[in-house]
Formats: sequence, structure tokens, C-alpha cells
Amino acid sequence: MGIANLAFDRKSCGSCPIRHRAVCARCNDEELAELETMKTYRSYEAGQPVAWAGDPLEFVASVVVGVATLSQTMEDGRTQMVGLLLPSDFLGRPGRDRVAFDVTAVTDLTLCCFRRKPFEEFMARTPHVSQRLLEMTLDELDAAREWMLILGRKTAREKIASMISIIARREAAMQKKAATDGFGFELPLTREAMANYLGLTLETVSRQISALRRDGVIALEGNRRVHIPSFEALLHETGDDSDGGMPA
Amino acid sequence: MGIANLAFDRKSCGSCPIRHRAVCARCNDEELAELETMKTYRSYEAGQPVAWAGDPLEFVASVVVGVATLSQTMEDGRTQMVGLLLPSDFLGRPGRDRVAFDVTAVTDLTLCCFRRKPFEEFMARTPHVSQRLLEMTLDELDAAREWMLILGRKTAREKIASMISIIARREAAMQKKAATDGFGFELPLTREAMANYLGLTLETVSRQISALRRDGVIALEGNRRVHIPSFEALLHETGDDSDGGMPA
DNA sequence: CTCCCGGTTTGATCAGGATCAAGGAAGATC
DNA sequence: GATCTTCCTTGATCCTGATCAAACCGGGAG
Repeated sequence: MGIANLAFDRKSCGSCPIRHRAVCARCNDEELAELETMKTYRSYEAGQPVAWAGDPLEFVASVVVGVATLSQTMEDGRTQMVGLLLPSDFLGRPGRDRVAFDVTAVTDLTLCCFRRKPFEEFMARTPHVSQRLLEMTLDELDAAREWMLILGRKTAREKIASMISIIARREAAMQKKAATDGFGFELPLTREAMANYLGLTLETVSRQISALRRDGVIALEGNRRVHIPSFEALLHETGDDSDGGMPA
Repeated sequence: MGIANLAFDRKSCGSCPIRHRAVCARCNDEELAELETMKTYRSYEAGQPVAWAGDPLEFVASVVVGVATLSQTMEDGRTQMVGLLLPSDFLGRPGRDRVAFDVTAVTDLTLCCFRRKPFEEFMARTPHVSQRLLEMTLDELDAAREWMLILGRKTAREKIASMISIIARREAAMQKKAATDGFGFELPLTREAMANYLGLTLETVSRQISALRRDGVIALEGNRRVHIPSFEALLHETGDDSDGGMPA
């Protein structure tokens, strides 16, 4: 996951290598300078927890490098992933004082953090920031609702195909190129994490990935690297068909 | 669903019988007067569509009386409900120009509508409104993510118990009383709609409701009216146990 | 009254995915 | 090089919920 791929912003917060989508998009230089004073970086190793549900919420942050997940766990250990955070995604909920879901680093992870209180004061003074945050939250809500269709109504094969196509689309966007046929990328999750994402077991995930490989819908190099010979064929397996499954 | 139960607000928008949670909570009299000029009411009969995914988004609205659903449908007819809108809930997404999901009236429904453009201009001038809307959207996002756990990891019986307990909690809040043992209320959905909500078939919904009745967890009068002898016993069936499943 | 109709219940059978179990591959560490 | 460890694959069997099918119930219309 090379950081070079992430340099899609011209206006960045000082030394922060990526633009904070939520914060900086419409900020002027003065506002950026103020944000600069509240900023700190934090790093986490793969597999480490970032925060637990119920913790006091001290920081909001933006993912700089790596992948983090939001998840819920039931008392008997069943867990369901409810969010996947890739570089440039925003983490944290201004206006709340508790963390809502468990946050875990699934790869080595770097966050660019803002202390919540000063950030909220900044927001209150800067209406376009809360408007931008509202837009982002609406995007997340759309994504969550699309995910509900996948969890509630799709077969195991369709779930896997949907996940691969969603990750491929984000990966292509991140690399600033179209998701054309022949596109290849790395799956950022273990089979177990995919299972928690899709509401399946890891055995079923493994079997369905093997099945899609056997059927020529995807090609694999090793366990993690995926190559898509035909996007159309992949989309056909998602059950959405026709369009890419984007909410209209 | 008596309208008397909804009169929980002292500050309402003129003739609108309920406060618009999103809009009015912190508005002064001048702002309320301005909102008054953009307002129209619309009514829909039970079963009628309110809007389809992809339609141009002309209005935002607040539910005054009745129940509406948000849902997605796959090409082969499988459908998944992704939102349930009860009185005082907000409908529509400022800043978007297309409807994202199918909206259907499941009971007779009255909406209090604001034309989107003037409403957005009002928002831009009134920062506390976009902040309030952000809070509400975060609430919806939490609800959607809790729902993902239900869809992805719970058994049919746990799904039914979770749904009943969620509706009971909202109903109790609406009636302004605690959800104590012995609480009774009406299910606002058909078995089929519940199935679409829970990612089940209507037969399974019916069977599991019967099973919970047989086991004394709930009591039924007719098909729709539910009576809960012991909230603790119901919560125990949800799989969440210990607490009520609220995000921390 | 009878007929119909949408919503609901219940039964019988089937199948998709879970579960239990064993083994393989690629890195780490010694 | 040998041995762990982690992640992944594959096989055999089981079980929950889907599917197919029939009948029930209450209400409205004729």
C-alpha cells in the first residue's frame, strides 16, 4: 500500500501527506494553519486495537496509511464488521463523547489525530466544515445501507463478489485510474476478517473464493493478490448486475 | 397510532403538530417563521410509493403521522429494508439531488415537506441546523450499523426478539413512558415487511413469533398487538443480553 | 349468506452455509 | 535446517432457515 498512491491532493494540512477529506476541502490558508496546531500522529501495529466501544472519545482522526475496521462483538464472540476504513477515511464522531464501535488496525496504521474538543470548537466557527462532515456521514450511511442488502439478501457467492468489486472500485479510485478489465490489487483483509465483514464463516469465504477462481471470474497470485480478467463478469456475480451498485 | 401521543414538543413549527427534530430544536421565532413559509403537507395511502430510488430529490420532510420504509430491491425481486421511519423521523438528504432508496408508506402517512432548495439555503445561513442534522445522521448511521450485526450474525429467533425490542423501545419513548414490564403496543408492519427488515422469509417470521408466544416471551392479541410480560426475558432472547443494545 | 382476498399460520421437504476435523503453505524464530 | 505459528484450503456431516404447498381467519362486497 504505497503512500505515493495517496498523493491525490494539492491542498494538504501541512506535513500531513494526504488531504483530510472532511476538514480541508474548502478551508482557506488561515483555517489550515489553525488545524495544523491541533494535529498529532499516532501509529498502531497490525492487529492492535485503536479503541474499544464505550471508551471516552478524545480524538477524531483521518487514516493516513493502512486499514482499520469498525466492529461489534456479541457476548458469545460472534462479531460483525460494520465499517472498513481506508486511507483518507474519517474516524470519530464530532458531538459524541463515547466511542461507538471497536476500532482495530488490521494492517500497520497511521492516523492523523485532532483532539475532539478543539476540533468541535473549530467546527462551530467554520460552518462549511460541519456541512462537509454531514456530506461524508451521508456517504457512510449510504454505504452502510448498501451493506445491509448484502448481509440480508445475498448468497455467499454474491457476497464475495460484491466485496471484491467494492474493494476493487476503491482501490482503483485510490490509484487514480479506472477500474478496467485486468485490474489487479491486494485484498487488505484476512479470510477471517472478510467473514466478519460478510456475515459468513472463514471456511465459506475460502470455498467461495476458490469457486470464483475455478470459474475464471477472478485470478489469484498467492492468497491475497486478486486479478480481475473481466469486470463485467465479476459484476454479474454480485446479483446487482446492470450497474455498479452505486446508490442513485 | 394516535396523534395525541406525538405532542411531546412545546416548540412546534406553526400548525405542524410535531416538532421537526432536525430543524426546530434550536430555532428562534424568526427562523421558525421562515420555515413556516416553505412548508407543505403531503399524504399517502398505506402501500403507496412515496419516491423511487433515482428520482430527483425535490423535498425533504419529516414524518407527521404513520410509518414509512426505505428499501432496496434486487433485479430478481429480493428486497431488503434499510430504514424504518416513524413519526418525527426525518426523510431526505440535504445536499443530494437524487433519492437514494425506495420510500414506501406502509400505513397511511402524512409528511411535512420543505422544498429542498430553499431548505438548503436556510441551512447554509443557519449553522446550528446543519449541526443538528449531522447529529441525526450520526444517529441513523449508528442504527444502521447495529442493524448490520442483526442481519449478519443473529439467528432468526434473535432477529425477531431484537426487532420487537427495538420497536417497543421507540414506541415507549413516543408514548413518553418507560418500557416497563407489561408494556403493550401495535406492530406497524406486516409479516412480509418484517421479513424484509430482518433478511428472513415471511414464513420464518411467522414461525418464530409463534415460538416466542409459545415460550411465553411475548403475548399476542390478534396478529399485530404485542404484549411483553417481561422485558428482561425479551432482551435475553436478543443475544445482546446485559444491556439494551444501545451503542455506547 | 357466500364469495373472495390479503394477511397469516402450519406442515413437509430441501439446500446453503455452519460446524467439526484434518492437513497444507509461507514466514518467523531458533 | 528444524520447528512454530499464522493463515488458508479442503472434506464430511449437520442444522437452520428457505422453499413449496395447503389451509385458516377476518373483513368487505355482492
